[in-house]
Amino acid sequence: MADTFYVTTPIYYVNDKPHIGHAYTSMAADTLARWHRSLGEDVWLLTGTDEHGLKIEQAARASGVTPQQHADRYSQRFRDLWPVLDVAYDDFIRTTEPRHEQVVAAMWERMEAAGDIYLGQYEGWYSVGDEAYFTEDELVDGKAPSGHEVSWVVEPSYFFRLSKYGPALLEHFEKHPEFVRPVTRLNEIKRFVEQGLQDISISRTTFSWGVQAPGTDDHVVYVWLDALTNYISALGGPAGEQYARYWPASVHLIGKDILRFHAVYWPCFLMSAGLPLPRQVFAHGWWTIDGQKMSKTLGNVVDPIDMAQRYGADAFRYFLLREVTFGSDGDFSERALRDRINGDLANGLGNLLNRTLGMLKRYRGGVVPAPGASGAEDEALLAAWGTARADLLSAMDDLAFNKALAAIWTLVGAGDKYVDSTAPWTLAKQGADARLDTVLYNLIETLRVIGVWTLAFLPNKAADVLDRLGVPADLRDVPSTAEWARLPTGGDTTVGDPLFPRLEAPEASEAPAPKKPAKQPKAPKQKQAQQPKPSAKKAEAPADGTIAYDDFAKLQLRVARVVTAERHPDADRLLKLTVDAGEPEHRTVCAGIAEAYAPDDLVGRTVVLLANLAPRKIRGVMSQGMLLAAGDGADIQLATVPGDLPPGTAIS
RNA sequence: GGCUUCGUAGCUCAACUGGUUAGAGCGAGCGGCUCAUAACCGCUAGGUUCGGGGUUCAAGUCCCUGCGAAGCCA
Repeated sequence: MADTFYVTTPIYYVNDKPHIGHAYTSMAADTLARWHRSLGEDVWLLTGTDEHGLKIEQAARASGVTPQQHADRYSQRFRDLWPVLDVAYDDFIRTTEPRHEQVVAAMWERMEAAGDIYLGQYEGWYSVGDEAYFTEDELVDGKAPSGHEVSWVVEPSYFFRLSKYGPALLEHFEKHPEFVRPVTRLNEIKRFVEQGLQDISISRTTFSWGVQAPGTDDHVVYVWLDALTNYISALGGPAGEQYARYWPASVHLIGKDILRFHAVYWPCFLMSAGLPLPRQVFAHGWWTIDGQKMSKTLGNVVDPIDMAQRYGADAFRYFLLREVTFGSDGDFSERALRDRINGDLANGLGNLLNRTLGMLKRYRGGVVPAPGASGAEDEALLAAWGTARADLLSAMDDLAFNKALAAIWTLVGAGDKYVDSTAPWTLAKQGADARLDTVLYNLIETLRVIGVWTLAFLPNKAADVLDRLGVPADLRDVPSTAEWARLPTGGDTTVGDPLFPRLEAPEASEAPAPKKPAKQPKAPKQKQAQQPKPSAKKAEAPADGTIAYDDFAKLQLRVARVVTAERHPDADRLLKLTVDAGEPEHRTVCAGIAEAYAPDDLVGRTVVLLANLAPRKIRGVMSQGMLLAAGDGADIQLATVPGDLPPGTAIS
């Protein structure tokens, strides 16, 4: 029987709007699930929504619907999100489902049977206006933070003997130091438990939207006891078949804000109920946005659907898992995202695929050739494969997604180096057919291995890679990459469009991304006027690609006259021109027209210059603008204007 | 206030239980190549490892202290 792997996300609170944090946890969980599935394990991925509690009751009342209607509506938002992000869960649990409520009641009864539940009194500062309790230090000038009056209220409540389980929990930490990850979180929790645990209230009578506590008629089960139980209720509870198969969970993935509930309350509840504890609770960090805390008031909340639509779910996921250590906090910015996409995905993986398939098509008609004898370059490539594989496997065991991806990308780098050192184009010219076959085969196999390894991270793009390579279904799992040269020869491949097109910086002004807003000495009277806010992206192009006139008006097109022209010293396809655009100084412009125009033919011509393009160094030559032209390669035609307009004339 | 982490090249981060010239990616500079998505490959960048003190044959890596940052304390 295959090993089982049961991974959970938290159940998300239905009042929340899905944001980057939810997406992060779930994408990580999905990646882990795909990885273990690829290893051949029997995997179960659970997610869901948390739908009980006073706040839900209040929110529903405020919008004039029943709590259930409210929960239905908002639960659906999460259910709709996951397919967009390729989160393929096996079950979606809702705390308002009967299958869940039954198990909550069963948990209560087990804990009660263990003698761990007793009736007591819950007391604290209660605000009628907020319908909530506050602790002494939460009070502001003796009032609730909202400003409402508070009074000392006592209500009957059932308590759980949490205090009884402190020693057992500490012992569990000793025996299973991997129970809480990362270690710094384990330390925090240990200290907390060592201080001594107090019994906790597990029922309320001040609201009714929840699971009724067994044996009572006006007590509702405390929301955390209710919510945490989802991890077993979704399996059918202690008597369920799925429970027998998957419990205890391999890992609960959570955000660090809910660590205590998962690392203290939940294991104690389980101990009381006589049930095994999950193997691990892994708390990941938070994302800041452009260096700032995410908050509604700042308006910098990152919408995962927006990111998936604009950059692709694969790239978004890649970034989140590659950028920071899982467990630490990280900073999200679109600039960093673009850098990752361009550097790792486009220039790295995408380009390696593109150049390999291009050569295979050109030299071998796209058919996978049979490899021959190995040389030194091949040994280096295979060594890189072996190292990457070992690093990858251990990183995934530790949930070190960033290390795992770094390991995979060392193989991408090794592939590029292999191309460089074997120079297939030279082999082709020399007619070294056997060697060329070997090189091309090894490249294809390298990409197959990379494709398989990245399936868990880039579900769509990696499948695309494997499809283009013509990899059969049985060579798409991780074990199939433990041995080199598994891919059969003779298969057809498809080149296709670039896997990840390069992204250009959307606005030149944003490109250098000044760290501190005010560093250039500016004229004081300008008062730092309109700092271009990255979030002010209202002028996004609509889906059909039409743009507003204002967008067009940003382009400064001018008539220009070619003054000098010469071949670019370092690029076969480029010409280096100087043009007169009606300005005091002539401008230098690089243009990719060397295959269509001889330098001498251009001097004196009238052309169209995009004058306000950000200057850019191209192969060592600073280009201050761009000439408009139609076509490409040898069939390119420069755009021009008839008549005798003077240089500098604006075109609009 | 107590406890726990952390402060390493311009940026983001590595360096297992203390041990050869402190590493990688990005950025920058120089060179190479032309199969490729202005891509790719190579070389270079010489950073008082936050400051100070100590232990040791040897410290980024342990101890003390100052400064700074983050997290936990129901």
